[in-house]
Amino acid sequence: MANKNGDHLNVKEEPEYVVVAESIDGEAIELPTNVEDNTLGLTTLTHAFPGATGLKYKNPATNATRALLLDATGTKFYPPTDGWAGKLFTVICPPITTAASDNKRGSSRLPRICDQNPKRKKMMDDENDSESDTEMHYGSKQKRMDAAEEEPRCVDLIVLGLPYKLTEDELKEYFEQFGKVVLSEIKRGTNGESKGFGFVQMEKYESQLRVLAKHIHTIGGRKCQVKVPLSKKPESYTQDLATIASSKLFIGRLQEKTSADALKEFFNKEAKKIDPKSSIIDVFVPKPFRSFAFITFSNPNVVQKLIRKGDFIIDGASISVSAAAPRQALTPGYSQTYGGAQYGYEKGQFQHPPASVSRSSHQQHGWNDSNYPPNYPPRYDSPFADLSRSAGYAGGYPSHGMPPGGSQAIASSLETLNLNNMKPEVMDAFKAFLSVAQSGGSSGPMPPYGNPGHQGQYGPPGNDGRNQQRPSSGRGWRGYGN
DNA sequence: GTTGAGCGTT
Repeated sequence: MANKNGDHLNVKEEPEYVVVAESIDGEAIELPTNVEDNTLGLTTLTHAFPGATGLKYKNPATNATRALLLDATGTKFYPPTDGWAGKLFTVICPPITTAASDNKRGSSRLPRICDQNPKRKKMMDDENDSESDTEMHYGSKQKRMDAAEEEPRCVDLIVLGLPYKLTEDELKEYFEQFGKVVLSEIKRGTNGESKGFGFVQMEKYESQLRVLAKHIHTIGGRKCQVKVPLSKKPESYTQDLATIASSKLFIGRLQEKTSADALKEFFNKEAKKIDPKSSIIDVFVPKPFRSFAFITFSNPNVVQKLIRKGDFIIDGASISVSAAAPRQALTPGYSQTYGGAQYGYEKGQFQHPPASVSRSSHQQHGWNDSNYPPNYPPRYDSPFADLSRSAGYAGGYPSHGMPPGGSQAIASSLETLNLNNMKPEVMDAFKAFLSVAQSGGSSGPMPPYGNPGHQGQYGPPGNDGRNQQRPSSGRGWRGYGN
């Protein structure tokens, strides 16, 4: 399958076309399949339907809606067993904002925030050539009001470790699997050569969350890091991290027979009971099975409420739910730069509120003001409990949460554990427990159905088989790459 | 001409 430059692939006919619409009564668009394997590329889909994460169609036999399976890399859809033809597919989008649900036309996507960047503006104009300016302004000014406060801004995200040959279009194409991209830029020297890093900005905040929730991105065959740049105010970073962290639910006492799909379905319902417009961003079930899982929700308040509800019965057994630990404990760049007093972190927003606050009065607060939902102390039925006792991490966290110095303490205890030749599965559990937002092998946008598995393997380079490069041999990340 | 931790001629 290696099509380098000249493709001496076998003779190919025309691609098949898949009829896709945003909804059953929406405008249908024909999307070409990949001729080599008759799959439909996710990027092909997201080009036409930004933000789409899945495809579904009505199965006449059962009269139910059936979803399509993504391949293991999460980049393309397999055709239904009886083929693409004769079906109308509709897109699956994560129902985050209310604004997304009431657009009649395919893409009344609202331009986010202020765009002083000419590059970005140009890009958006290019993308939205079917939309008039008036429409865009109308949309953004009028009906945005209420949703505006719910949807935080997106920031430019720095992408480190890009292949030098990667183009901005390719960069953009990669990130489109997470949602619409409004900025794609590669930094170059005066000679025009890439410096190996660049910036992207997602249009929707949830897309940004998805991007940031994935710890390692394989772009053009290289493992890249995506972060909020240091040049941004620390708050923006902490907010993202805190959002992700407190949006993540730790599931304990999980049964092996409970599938990730079942988990997702179950908690999706629970989440909607609390907040109808919330959704699940990611489900992480370690493989091999280790009795726990993580679920990332779109709304941290949902997580708080779920924790308060206590345990749940699923598949006939009680599972435990609790807050997961913040991620920055395991993010080296983070703890080094922001971990200490350098940025006055103590008085920053990530500091946990006093016990009184954390116990009573955060229900009245929206998530977006400076009042963060508290991170509850870890529960000791989690994998962390075993380690905190058996491996010499003294004492666990203070009752009010993780102290600023906690990162280093944990990091160093992690080092110790490494040196002590800890049992790998325990080690994994420890890492998993700590690294909340680190989805590990989580493959980008949550495949609606059929989790491609989280082995920490990062699939073959490139989405479409382009950009075939060496899979970046000996380059690992400090700490916990895989 | 090479390279591989980092932080942006908006």
